[in-house]
Amino acid sequence: MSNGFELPLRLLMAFRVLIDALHEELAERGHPDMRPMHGFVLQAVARGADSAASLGRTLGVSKQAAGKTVETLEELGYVTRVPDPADSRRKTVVLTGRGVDALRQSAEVFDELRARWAAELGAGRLDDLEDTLRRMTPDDLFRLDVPGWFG
Amino acid sequence: MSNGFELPLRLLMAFRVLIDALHEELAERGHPDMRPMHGFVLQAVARGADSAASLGRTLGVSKQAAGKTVETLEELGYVTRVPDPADSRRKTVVLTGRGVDALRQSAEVFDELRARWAAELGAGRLDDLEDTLRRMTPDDLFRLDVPGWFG
DNA sequence: TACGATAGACAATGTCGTTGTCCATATAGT
DNA sequence: ACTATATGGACAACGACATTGTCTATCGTA
Repeated sequence: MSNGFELPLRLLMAFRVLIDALHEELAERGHPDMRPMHGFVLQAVARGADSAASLGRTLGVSKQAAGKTVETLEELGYVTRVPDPADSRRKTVVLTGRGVDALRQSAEVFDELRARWAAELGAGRLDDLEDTLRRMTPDDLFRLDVPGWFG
Repeated sequence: MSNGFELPLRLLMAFRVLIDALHEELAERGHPDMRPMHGFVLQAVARGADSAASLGRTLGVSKQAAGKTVETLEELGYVTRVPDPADSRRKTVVLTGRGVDALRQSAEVFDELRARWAAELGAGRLDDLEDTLRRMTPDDLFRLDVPGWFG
């Protein structure tokens, strides 16, 4: 078979392995309704995209779509919207305690998963993997415009 | 920042880098309307999922959804449906010349991209990357149930 | 003060997935 | 051979989630 096919598929599968493991763990830690996309959105909020409009820009979707996503996350208890006293048009999106917990747990699980890979591969090989990937990908790690990209 | 976050994001970004480059190239080679998902479907067809129902099983979606996807691909000229003489319920999905060409071009571009990575990284590092990914992912490379997984 | 840009809500629409139903046809059990 | 069950595909209704367009309120600035 052609060799070139394998690399992208393996990259995607490795990503899936990690994300599936993450959400399996998160479900057992009190976040069974977290979806892969929610993590991206919470990350974006935590990193300063604190309104529907700026969230839309960060995620690469329309502000309407971002607004609905926020609504969903609000119903799940991960964020709230509070009026901005400095700008009465805006409603600032704020992580709830549950939202902060979800992010903290995600970070913990990712660290554990990384440790598992280190144990499996050896720390050197894992570092090599990350170095190699760093060399072949843009520096800006948080391009979160993933939703909808695959289509 | 937590290190664990980086690995999955880099894996996804590396995948995106390759897929974006692929489709940029495909667009210039006569396949501007190919979408990332189409490649997966054509692959599945080429690998024996030659009916709407079996395609649905391979892709992890309902047979109705698979049927609609086939319809789209048919409109784009990548596949046709011919009645199965051995089973008059079935309509066999067949790659058209254009579909075969899309797959062949994809393979070529992937090979070129891999060669580019080899030139950038050195062949040894690229082999290491693939070896490492192989160790951390399931053997069954063609789990094509990607559509809808992210949600 | 007036004007252009921005935030967010609302509505209509499109795409793509789902489930449910239906019919024709294969296949297996008696 | 006959009947029961399973399968393939079409059609319809629906839901999730994105889009664009429009509207109002508000902000920042010339």
